[in-house]
Amino acid sequence: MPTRFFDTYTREVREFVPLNPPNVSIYTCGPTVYSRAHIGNFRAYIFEDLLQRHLESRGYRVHRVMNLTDVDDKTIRGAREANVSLEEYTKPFKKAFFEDLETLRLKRADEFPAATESRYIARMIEMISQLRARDLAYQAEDKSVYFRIKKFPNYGKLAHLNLDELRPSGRVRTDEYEKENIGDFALWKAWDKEDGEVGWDSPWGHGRPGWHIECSAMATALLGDEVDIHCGGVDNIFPHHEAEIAQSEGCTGKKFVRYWLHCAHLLVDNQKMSKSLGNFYTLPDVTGKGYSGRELRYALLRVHYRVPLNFTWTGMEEARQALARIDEWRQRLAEVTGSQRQSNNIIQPRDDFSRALDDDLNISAALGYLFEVIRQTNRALDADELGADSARFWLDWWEKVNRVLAVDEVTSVALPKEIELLANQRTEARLAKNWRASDQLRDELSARGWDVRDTKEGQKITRRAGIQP
RNA sequence: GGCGGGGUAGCCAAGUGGUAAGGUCGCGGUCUGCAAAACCGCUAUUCGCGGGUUCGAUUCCCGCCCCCGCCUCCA
Repeated sequence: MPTRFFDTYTREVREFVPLNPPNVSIYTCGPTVYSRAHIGNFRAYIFEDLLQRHLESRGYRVHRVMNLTDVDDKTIRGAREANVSLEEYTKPFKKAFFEDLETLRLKRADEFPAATESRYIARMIEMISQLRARDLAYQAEDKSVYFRIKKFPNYGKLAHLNLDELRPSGRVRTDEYEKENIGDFALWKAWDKEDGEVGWDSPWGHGRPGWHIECSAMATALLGDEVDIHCGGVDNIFPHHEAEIAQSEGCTGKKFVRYWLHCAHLLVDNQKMSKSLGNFYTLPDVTGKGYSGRELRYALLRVHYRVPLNFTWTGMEEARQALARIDEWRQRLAEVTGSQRQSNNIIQPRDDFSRALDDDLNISAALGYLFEVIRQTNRALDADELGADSARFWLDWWEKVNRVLAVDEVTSVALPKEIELLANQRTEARLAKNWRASDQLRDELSARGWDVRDTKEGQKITRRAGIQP
């Protein structure tokens, strides 16, 4: 079965055929660095990470770009209020963003272009000039330059909006009287005293780029006129991605994006998680409650990207338990690889994991197969029917699966001195069949955050998830 | 109002025109000195509601209800 994705533009699941296989270009809208990204933002990035990893597992060579929006109304306002330069203001948020990426095990994009980099400002100016030359843009009385949507017949096609029927939502800025059409969007915003030091010279005067043009400029500059996949949250469909199409195709005359993939929102109490509603959590909010990055990663990863996902602490707990199950299974397999045990119960592997992901990233079905494998192999392990060769096979299989999921627990923590002491005491108590002392020591270890399990090979001690060292 | 997404067990969630994957929780069992982990069994006669098509519908068609999002800041 070929890889297939749901394309927002055509509203159908389509076979994925990149322009230049095996190369795949992906452009993903990144964060606006005016505050710390919330976990709803990261749901989108985790989805994009899964997309990239799956494509790579299928042999594609992915070139991915994620932009950083470091100049817009909010960053300018933030800098002004903090009384620092724009650059100083956005720097810590950029840093935090990269830290969060690492915590969530997100593969870094190949490039993270920032809107304020001079080469991209130059590219934006170049594109706006082209659009003006083609009459697709005009400078209004307020000196700002706007895109003339009436001249671009496909405008509205991605969102399936009939522009004549747009209902004013109250968010339309009523002070933009100068525009020819209410739907025309800014390509270049004329300098305003609120902008302070922020601004660049352009053929239309001092000012700054509009939000949409930066993505068109960076995408085409780094990936060419045609991009295989463009991703983002559903809230970016309109107007942002619609505008990107208009700008890019207005300049190049070529189909800008072959596949549009959009991620549904992360909800809190069944409402969209957003900064403006104030109902959001950042990654530190989650890790502060004792959850690890991989637990959050799993919690956000396990639901199909086009389905709204309600974030709950119960969900985090479910993720933790599921991961513990995987960890335990992996550990058991690893132990058997060193044994002389023979296999007499061959479990036939199937390609169901990757095939599920081929089907528009059907992660639930993929995980369903993973847990089926876990149950079957555990059963064989219980029956002493799974040998070293088979264990190695399934560990290899898991490695491939984990290259896509990236949820493996890698660190094994050394026992602290006092824990080791208690553990040794317990071993002795058990040899003496002093169950009372043994149980007391187990309780003691548990109270300190260490779980004890007795096995044929002796007691095993692991740090309980969620306990900070 | 327009355009989308969703409604499947306590919770999360796949899925197919042929009789409901998986995770989590709970209960019972095997194992264990007791636990834990693992495994086994149980937990949706039923897939928002009402019609229709069909031998058969959760799946297709029609109508309706509810939730969420977008409609020019937004992942």
